[in-house]
Parts: sequence; structure tokens; C-alpha cells
Amino acid sequence: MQISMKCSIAIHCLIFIYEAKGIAKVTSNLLAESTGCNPVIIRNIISSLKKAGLISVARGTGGAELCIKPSEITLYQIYNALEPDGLSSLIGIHPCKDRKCPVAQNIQKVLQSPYQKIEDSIKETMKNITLQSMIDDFHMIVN
Amino acid sequence: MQISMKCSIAIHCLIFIYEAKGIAKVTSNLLAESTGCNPVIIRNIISSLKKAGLISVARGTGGAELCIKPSEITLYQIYNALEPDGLSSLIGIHPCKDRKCPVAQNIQKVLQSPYQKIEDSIKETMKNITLQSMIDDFHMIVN
DNA sequence: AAAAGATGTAAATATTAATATTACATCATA
DNA sequence: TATGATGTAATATTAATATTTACATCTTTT
Repeated sequence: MQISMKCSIAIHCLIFIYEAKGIAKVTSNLLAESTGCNPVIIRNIISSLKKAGLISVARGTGGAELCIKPSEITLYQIYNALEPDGLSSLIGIHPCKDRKCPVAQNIQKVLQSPYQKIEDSIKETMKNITLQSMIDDFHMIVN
Repeated sequence: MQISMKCSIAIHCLIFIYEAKGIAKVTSNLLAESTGCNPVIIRNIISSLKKAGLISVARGTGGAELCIKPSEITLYQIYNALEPDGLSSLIGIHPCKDRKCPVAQNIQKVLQSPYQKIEDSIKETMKNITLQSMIDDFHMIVN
């Protein structure tokens, strides 16, 4: 499992939703058009963000809106909303526990601490990146 | 692209090579047996580690040995040996630059800084983890 | 000098994971 | 009730990984 395009698409959607506020109703088709991916992919991502409480989506009439101020939405929240298993699925370990070799039997335990450190550092970094900062960057780049 | 099993397998091999020193000749078949994966996979990983100067492999007669002290081999070196594109391939961005939407046109630039921060933090963490520390952990667990 | 046992790689295949599509039930407003 | 939207399951497609096969090459031993 990687930090997949889903995360990038989600950020794209959130910025779009923010920018479109008061201008246009943000439907999954509109987001699909902007991101270049399928409406169902969008609906799934949108659905995850909704479950995480980051956005609200009007059923029937349609349209997505932010529930929380961009300054209070972190990249970690976004990532976590999308990946139910979180960062623990980021790094793969080969299965070899049932072998005779003592290295094989213990490699999983040996790797646990280093990999945990990596996950923790990603988590910390993600927590320090807000949607607001990305929106600010967007405005900076556009103007 | 993820931080794949290759990395775990490489660490497995390096610990094995260290532990086997003076006891057995470490061939790709032996490593394949211990890790549970194919000898060709092992030979490819071993080849990468060799190119990175971490180990030396005797041609013909066979057998791998560490070239550098475990305390001077970092997880970052190991990872980099295996992934030619490095961490920059870790996080995916959806292609949408050719669209009319201003968000689509600029999302790539917006994402660059956050993703760079994540990569840097992984890099820093990996640099602080040595093969020696993992070998120490291994001994601690076994005894 | 040839046999044995290794590595080094290319190429073909198989497997698995990620992404996209189709289809349809459900919902809310005009 | 027609329209345009969301929600989600099932399936198909594509791309990334891993495996296998095959064989050239290398070095020591006999």
C-alpha cells in the first residue's frame, strides 16, 4: 500500500470546494472534470472525507462544503480519512516467520522499531501541514 | 511506488550476512531459503547493495560479505541502493495539468512543498537508523 | 581442460494492487 | 413525477510487483 494518488486527489477536491464556495455547487461530476478522474473515484474519496467529518455533502440536491476551517484541517487528517489502516500499511515486510533460520524468525520484530519511527515522523510532518497553508500556496502561485 | 518488501528483504540479507561471517558462505540460494523468496530476487537485491558499495560478492566461488561496518550503514543508504528514484516516487500525484480549471493547473506545484517535507522527514529518520542498531535489536530479541 | 557450483541478467509469465467503469438503488428539489 | 444528484456493489482494466525460466559468465577444484 502506498501513499497513493488518492491523497493528492483529495487535497485537490478540498481546495476546489473551498475556492468554489458561493460561486458554484460542487458536484462529483464537477470534481471529476477538474481532477481528470472518474466520478465514482471522486464519490468514494468524498465519502471518506465526509465520514471523517471534514466535509458535508448534500444528498439529492448535491454539493459539497467544508465543515471545518481549512486552518484546522491537517494533511494527517486527510490521509487518515482515506486510508483505514493508516501508515502502518506503508512499508511491506516479507513473510518468513515459519522458517528455521533465526534471522527469519525475528526479522519482523527487528523491523518494527525502525519502521515505527518512520511512520511517526511522517505522521508528525503531516500534522504540521494544514489545508490552509496549501490554499495559501495556491493563491501565491496563481497570482 | 511504495517502500516495498525489497527493503525488508535487504535488511534481512544484511543481518544474515553479518551473522554468518566465518560460519557459512552466504550464497543467494541460502538467502533465498532464509527469506522465503526467489533466488533471482535475492540476486537483484544483492546486486543493488553491491553497486552501492555496501557488500562485496565473490564471482564464481560465491559468497557475500559486508564492505562497511554495520555502524556506518544507515537505513537510508539501504533504501537508496534499492530505489533508484529515491523517495520522490513514494507519493503519487494524479495527472491533470492540461485542464482548464486553475486548481488542476496548479495542484502539482501546491503539493510539491508538503510532499517534499514528508520525504525529508523520512530521509532524516532513515539516516538515524543504522544496521548496527538493528543487529543489536536482533541479538536482544534472540537472547 | 573440463566439471561443479556460483553469480549476473534478460525475458516471459504470474500475481497482486490500484484505478476505472458500469449499473443501479436512493435521495431531494423543482 | 421527472431531473439531477449521491452511495455503493460488482466488474473490468491497467499498472506495479514478484516469480520463474533460461542461459551466459565466472572461479575453484579435480
